[in-house]
Amino acid sequence: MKKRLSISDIAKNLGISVTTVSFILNDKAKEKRISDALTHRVLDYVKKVGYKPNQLAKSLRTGKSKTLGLLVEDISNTFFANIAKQIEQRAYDHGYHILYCSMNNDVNRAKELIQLFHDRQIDGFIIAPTEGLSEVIHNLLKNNVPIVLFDRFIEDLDTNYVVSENKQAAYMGSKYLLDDLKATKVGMLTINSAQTQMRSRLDGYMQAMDELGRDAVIKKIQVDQPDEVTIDLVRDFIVDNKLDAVFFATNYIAIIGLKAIKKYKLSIDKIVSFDDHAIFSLFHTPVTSLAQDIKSISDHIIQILISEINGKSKGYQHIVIPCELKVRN
Amino acid sequence: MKKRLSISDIAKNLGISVTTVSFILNDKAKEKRISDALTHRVLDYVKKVGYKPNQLAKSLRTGKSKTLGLLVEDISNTFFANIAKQIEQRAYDHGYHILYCSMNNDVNRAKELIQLFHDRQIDGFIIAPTEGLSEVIHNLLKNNVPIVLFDRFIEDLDTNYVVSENKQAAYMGSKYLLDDLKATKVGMLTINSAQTQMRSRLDGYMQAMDELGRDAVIKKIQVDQPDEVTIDLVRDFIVDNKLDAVFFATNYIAIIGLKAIKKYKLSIDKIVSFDDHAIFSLFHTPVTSLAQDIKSISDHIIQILISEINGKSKGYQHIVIPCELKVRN
DNA sequence: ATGAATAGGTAAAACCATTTAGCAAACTTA
DNA sequence: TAAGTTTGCTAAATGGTTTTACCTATTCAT
Repeated sequence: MKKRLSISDIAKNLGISVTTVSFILNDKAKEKRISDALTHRVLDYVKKVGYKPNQLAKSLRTGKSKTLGLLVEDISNTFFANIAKQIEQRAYDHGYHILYCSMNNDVNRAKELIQLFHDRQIDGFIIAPTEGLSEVIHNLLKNNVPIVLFDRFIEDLDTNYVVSENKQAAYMGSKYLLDDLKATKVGMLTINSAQTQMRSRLDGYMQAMDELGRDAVIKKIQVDQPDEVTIDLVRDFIVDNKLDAVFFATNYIAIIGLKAIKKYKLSIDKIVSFDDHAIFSLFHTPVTSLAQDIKSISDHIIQILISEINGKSKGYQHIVIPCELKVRN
Repeated sequence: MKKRLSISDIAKNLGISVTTVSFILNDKAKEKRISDALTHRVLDYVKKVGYKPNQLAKSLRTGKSKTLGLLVEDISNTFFANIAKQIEQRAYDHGYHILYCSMNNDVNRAKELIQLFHDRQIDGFIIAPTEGLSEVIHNLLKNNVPIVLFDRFIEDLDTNYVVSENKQAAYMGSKYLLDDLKATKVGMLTINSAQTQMRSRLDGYMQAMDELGRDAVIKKIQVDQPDEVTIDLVRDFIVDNKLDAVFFATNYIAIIGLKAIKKYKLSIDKIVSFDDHAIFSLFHTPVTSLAQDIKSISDHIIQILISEINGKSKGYQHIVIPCELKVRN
């Protein structure tokens, strides 16, 4: 129940000034010509009594909160959860904490949260941007707030981003179905979204189909409808088009797709999905995946953000990370 | 690039004192006898210029950061990720933010993080405690820091916790295998951990076996070994003991177990697992699960924590939430 | 008419750190 | 020895709030 020590308690107890203690604790003893003897005396005492500076006061004075905001659509999605884990780890190594939140496809909530985070003097933002966030992100940029977008970017917004090599990966996955598995009719299942990563994946699929002169067969599903409805739509899509192969554009869709395949005992056995998932090696017909390099993505995000916070950035960076085709049989 | 407005800017621009503005903004206008006219003038102006109080300064002054710390073993685990999502949502509804981190089975890191969070004036902790954290949590309690443990608790630590009805659920799952599926030999696969939830699940299984006079067959696997090793151990366990049913104590183990079943084409088809997972309905022999009530767990956690922060708690609460048996065929 | 009560506000301290500007003593240099 | 430099340290301002204590002018009761 004893009150926390403040820097002035330390100073008082040692009979010196607060300034001196502050200098010493911030590694400015040499620079500010504090004697070695006093430096050690302070350091020893601080360690002995276990004094820790009040981060709030520090942040208030310096304007740096040593906290980053992570905004994703849904933290319970395995991709985002894994990103979150890596990011948190790396941020911590740099002395930063992560405030996170799920936007849950709610633009207003997202805007409010960004404002809220900004009010909290967050040092930088890591955002998987949803449609409709363009304006509020633009505002942040105008205020010189460090930002890194990931997973997708926003076309008319000039800023840092780290994304996967979506088009190339989708092309690779499609070619795998066509060339290696000799698929005759490959359907693409994606979501009804204009986000860049989705468009790129579509582009990669299209390119592969075009090269071989195959017809593209595409279904865009809506994320807000009940799974049961989507499951039936997927069955119709596969059956009506006589598909012998499918390409799922995200693991979220893939899981629904697999449910349809299982429920209606569809005999399709050439399957590729974006994003890896534990299910893919356990399903009765294994699913080949295009795994995003989560470690590398997280590394780049943090590195870019920290260097921008420290004013060491050299213009906006656009990082594109290759995916790995994980072939399963 | 314009500097943020502060409360004193507002006061100056309106020709009144900072105190008055503060009172009005904190809903104390009536109590402090500020005239309605002035109150509205201030409120209108504040809205017009979009002034937002600096949360750091506020926190520094009040000692409340409106931030909660969430400490889990691994945020990329679906159970924890789902809890995190719910918690974050509910915390937000009460005006709180979540600082989270994964402890990754590293006691020292965990201790350091708790200290770090405490230094940041976190208002309360939500912890899925690992072994070895007893002491540091005890210290927090001594300092009157509000804490809610979840998923498991620590025996010798008197504090709030919210856990699932593990023993009863495990009993129910075991009975389902024995009575409904007529299993003759049911093995229990769990992890090498003394955590309370694991012990309770074991107890529930044991009770069911005891009641029918069956022999308990238990294997504890180590979480730190490579999956391949564990997979082979699981096969040996199932084959050597001629099991026709298994009970997986967590979804983490279940996934490894399913990999073993698939890899070695084991013909076991009576399977129950704690925790639900998308895989369970998609595996070739569906897995019945004991789903934890994540919404209810999160609700209770936040409600207890907030009421303790507000000094409205009536002694430590021990909440035990029932699980749902999700039968699959 | 007088003292008390109330209405409507404000000045200044406090929260806890960082940082700028500067002071006194000791030491150099010419 | 006078002037300049270095050493070693500190007072006070600053960041943006909340909160305590108090002040003045008006209203009310007697």
